[in-house]
Amino acid sequence: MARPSEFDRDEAIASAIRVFARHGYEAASTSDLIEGMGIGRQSLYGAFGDKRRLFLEALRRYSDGSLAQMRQALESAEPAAAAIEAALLAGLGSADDLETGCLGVGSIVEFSRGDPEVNALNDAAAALVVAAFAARVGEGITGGEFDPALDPDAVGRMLLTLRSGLKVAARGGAGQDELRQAARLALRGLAVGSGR
Amino acid sequence: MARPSEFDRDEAIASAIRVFARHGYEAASTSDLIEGMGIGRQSLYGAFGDKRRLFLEALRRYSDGSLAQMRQALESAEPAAAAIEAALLAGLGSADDLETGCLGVGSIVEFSRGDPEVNALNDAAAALVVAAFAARVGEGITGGEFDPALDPDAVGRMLLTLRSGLKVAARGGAGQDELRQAARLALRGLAVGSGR
DNA sequence: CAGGTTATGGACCAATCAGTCCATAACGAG
DNA sequence: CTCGTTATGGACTGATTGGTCCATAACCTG
Repeated sequence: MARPSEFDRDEAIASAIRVFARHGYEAASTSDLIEGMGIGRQSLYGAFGDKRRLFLEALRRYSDGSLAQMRQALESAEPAAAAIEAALLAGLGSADDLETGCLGVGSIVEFSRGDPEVNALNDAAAALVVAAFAARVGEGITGGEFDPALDPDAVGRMLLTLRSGLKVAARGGAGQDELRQAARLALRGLAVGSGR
Repeated sequence: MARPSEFDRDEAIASAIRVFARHGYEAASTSDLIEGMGIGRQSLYGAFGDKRRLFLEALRRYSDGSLAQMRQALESAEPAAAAIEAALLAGLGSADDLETGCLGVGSIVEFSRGDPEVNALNDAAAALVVAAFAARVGEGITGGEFDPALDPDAVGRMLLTLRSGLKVAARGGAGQDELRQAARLALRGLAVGSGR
């Protein structure tokens, strides 16, 4: 019983993710967003309320997608080491990514711990990523591939940290081969027989 | 034969580093800088030319200091693994760092490859860090501590990536214990007998 | 077709941005 | 002490910021 939206909300958020990932929150002007999302100024404020609200929704959506991407990589590949390597590199190193970037890492670097709502989103996303990594590490241990002395949860946190580093490296121009080599070197210590 | 500056240039740059590290380049307003550096507006423009120039000088200074800090850690500690761990964690995880942050990682995340002068500074700094790591890795190999099959340069790049990840984690609120544990797990693969 | 409701776009707003101007103050050289 | 030079701070600038207002357009229900 009213005029319907002319734009698709999901597509608009996907575009907003690109704009925010490229410029960061502060440096992405509302005009950049309007242009990038292909909607009018009033539509943006009507549909999303606020630049900040839009960012929070974009960050949530981005984290969901990123997690799904990693879970898929973790499930599909056969040896645990290969699965984890694939998950670490999921969505990194393409030419597009140099243009875009990671909203999660970007928001951590930009806001540190200064924004409670950003904190909550990032903490929740981090916990899920760590859990997904830890589960696969646990499988690798029971499968005899990884050192049983490892603490899967601690390894999961290490892998999240490593992934952040890989994202920074990718944003800084590193190619996929370089990223893969770094990931493999950092993963060597998981194998059975590599105990300290 | 004229009126001398009332402020110390080095101290002013050190303050600028703090301001830029906390807010990023774009979000650090000239007023933030003036206030943080404790100098007048005209003095800032007179002495440093430009917000951008000031940032480039701050970035260069920060990279120098960070490299020196890591080199010191690499030289002092005795076993190579301990030295590298110390270098990875140098200057991270204190309460202050949550407030400040890393200008290098910050500029990479904020500018990606978009600013040629920032690129040049970061590329040069990265090369020096990688070389410092690689040298210590080489010593670790000849000393029988690390696997001789390792490529020191590749390991150096991995360590730089890892350090970026640790910086992001620290900025996101991780404590020193957590960072140390992650570093140790990623370093396990360097030890002799951990070959794939 | 008519009426209520919502979406849209362009004009508009105060606030802030980076950067400049200028009158004044503080110094060293003569 | 005086003069030339440079540093300083406050007022100021045009441009841009995030956000609002309002008249109009487009739709669904009756």
